Amino acid sequence: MSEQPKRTLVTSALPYANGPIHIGHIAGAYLPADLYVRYLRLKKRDVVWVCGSDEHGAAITLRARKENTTPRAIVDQYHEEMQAAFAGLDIAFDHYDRTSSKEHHDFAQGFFLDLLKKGAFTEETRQQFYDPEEQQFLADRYIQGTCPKCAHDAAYGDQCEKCGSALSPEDLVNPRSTLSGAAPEMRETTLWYLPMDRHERWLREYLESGVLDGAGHHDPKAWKAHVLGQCRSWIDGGLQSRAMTRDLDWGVPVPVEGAEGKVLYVWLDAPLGYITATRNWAQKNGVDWKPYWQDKDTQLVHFIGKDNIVFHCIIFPILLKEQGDYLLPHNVPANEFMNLEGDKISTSRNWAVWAQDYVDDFNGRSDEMRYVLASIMPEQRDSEFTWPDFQARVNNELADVLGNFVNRVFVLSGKFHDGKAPGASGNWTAVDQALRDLITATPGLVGEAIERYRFRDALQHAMGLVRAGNKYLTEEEPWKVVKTDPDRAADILHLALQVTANAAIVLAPFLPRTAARIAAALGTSDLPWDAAGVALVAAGQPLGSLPILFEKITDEQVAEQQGKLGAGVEGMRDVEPEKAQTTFDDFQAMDLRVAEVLTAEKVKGADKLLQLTVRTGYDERTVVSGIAEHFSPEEVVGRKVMLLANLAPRKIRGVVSQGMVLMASTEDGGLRFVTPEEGAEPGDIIR
RNA sequence: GGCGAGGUAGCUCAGCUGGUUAGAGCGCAGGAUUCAUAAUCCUGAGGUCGAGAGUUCAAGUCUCUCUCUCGCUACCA
Repeated sequence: MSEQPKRTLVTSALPYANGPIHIGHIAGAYLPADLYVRYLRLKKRDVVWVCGSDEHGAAITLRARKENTTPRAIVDQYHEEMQAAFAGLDIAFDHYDRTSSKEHHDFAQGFFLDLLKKGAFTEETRQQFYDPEEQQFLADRYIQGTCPKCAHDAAYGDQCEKCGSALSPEDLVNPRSTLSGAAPEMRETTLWYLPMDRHERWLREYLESGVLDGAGHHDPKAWKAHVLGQCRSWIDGGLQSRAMTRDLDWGVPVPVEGAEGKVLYVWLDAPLGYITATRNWAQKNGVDWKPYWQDKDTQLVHFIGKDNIVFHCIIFPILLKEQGDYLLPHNVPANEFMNLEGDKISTSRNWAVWAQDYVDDFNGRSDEMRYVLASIMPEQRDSEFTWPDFQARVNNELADVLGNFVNRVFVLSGKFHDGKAPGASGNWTAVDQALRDLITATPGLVGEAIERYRFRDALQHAMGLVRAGNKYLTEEEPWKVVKTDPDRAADILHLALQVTANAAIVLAPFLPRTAARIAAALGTSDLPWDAAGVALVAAGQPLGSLPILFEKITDEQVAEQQGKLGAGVEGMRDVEPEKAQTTFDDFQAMDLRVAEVLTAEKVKGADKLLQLTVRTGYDERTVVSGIAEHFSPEEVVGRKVMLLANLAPRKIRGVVSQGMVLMASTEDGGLRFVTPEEGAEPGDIIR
């Protein structure tokens, strides 16, 4: 890639249309892209930024079923809501698309067929049970039937829990679907896999050296350490084949004869959405989309969160290279995660600041949130958002430093120069010249940082100009000088106005609304980045009125926002749907007992496992339990527990487990023992 | 358990290929000032750079061990 690409295509991770957007999303993949793109637009570069809703997948169908609605209704809802939230924070995509569109389906299918023709996939065909009522293939555990060995009538497709036999679904006598209860049919199914191990060699070269097809492609040093580290980790660990299709009914249908009920897996579906979105953008604007994805002089940049690195740096590049017509990413400046008030953001616990809530509660104050998120963006490591910090940054930096500076300049101009920009004598002092130099240098400093994806740095540089302006006014004291030397006072204010106008330019990506208001009041609206300089505000320019730019955030507002965190989750839990109906006989088949833990120790080589010895009242036995991350061995010794005693023995990490200790898994991902009331003794039967 | 990324002033974070007294913003203390949203400006106090060992004339910056956090991954009947 040359120093200056002819054009740039920017993408932001497609948000999953299964829930609203929160500030973690914004800070991760949308705000940085927005800053980058706004800057490039001001630089008058050729840039297109696309995004869209990721609308397919099992989570959406499951949710639809649970809420007794359709997948279409769910994605329609979130497609609208997410766009409103983005707009409220002035996240300004060139085009926001969706993967459920006809155009995307057509394109993704064509892409799949291209890959198929080129032999990019391996096919694996096998017999699998199919539920004719639910019209879908059934995973092994969704099939029950009679065990061929012990005649237990509720054996699962992978194992009989009574006699412990490992089974295949087709071994079952009288199989039935646990989804509908219907008798499943045997159908042949073909899955397409992407054998990624074939691609290790060139991938390594592409990632480590920035070399693709023997030619320099990008500068690997420009990539973030954690991005390259994670890719290296994957490649070193050996790349596995990944299924590129799924037996589902909500997605892009696999365009192959006999592949009914199959869709493209999200690994293939979602990233192709970037291309579809670009095509739709181009059509809307009457231009050719191809250069943006196919011309060697185009730079491709993916903005994502760290959970998406492998996806964008390994799998998608493999697909693109196999197909052959498309560019591979030149950088993937993934951000880390943003925590919230001491805890990680959690949708299910409502531990989040929802973008739409912020927009509703702080009407018209999107710049404040943009500023704070840009200040604490998790560029190199996880960062943390707190409301008191939000308050401090808005009050001490935006209001006191920026807002007050602009206000000082306007008030001084109004008082001493009749609301018009004073002209300059041209007799600059050393102090003046230093400030003029800073004005000249700042756009370059900010721009360079942005181009290196160092947005916090960039913001610091931009604010540095404003700080210098405050210092200049305080030290030059034009309100005093005006009494003795009006011409000198005019020079000072003239320069202060230039600072203000330049600040409006370099802050424009971060604070688009505020920058526009300042520029409008100075008569310097819509200037490109490169117009920045020491003579923006002409002598005699009437200065518009400018109200207070930033209101302070009150302690009450902070408390109110903090009070919202985690609220309202009771009674509306995001629970798993209830399982299919069972029978009393099935329940009777389980032997539940009170037991007491006698000893406990960690299983070596496993983080989550404890090896327990339990007393059942009639024997002592070993049970392996996946609770080590939640309980230390000392904590569990002596406890009375609920034991599934007649569970088939199974070897786990080399230890034979004879039974299962039952636990309640809590909403926050924790575990709790199900402890019998005082008086229950080991061996007591639970029924 | 394996792999990756981190652990730097009270807080949020920078510190590139090892090199003079370790930085920024905010907060804090003292001072200046009043054009301005009790705003601004100056000065200062704060850090054994997670712990320990090693390489080097010289180490947040390289090596090893340990520890904690986050992520991916295996085990979780």
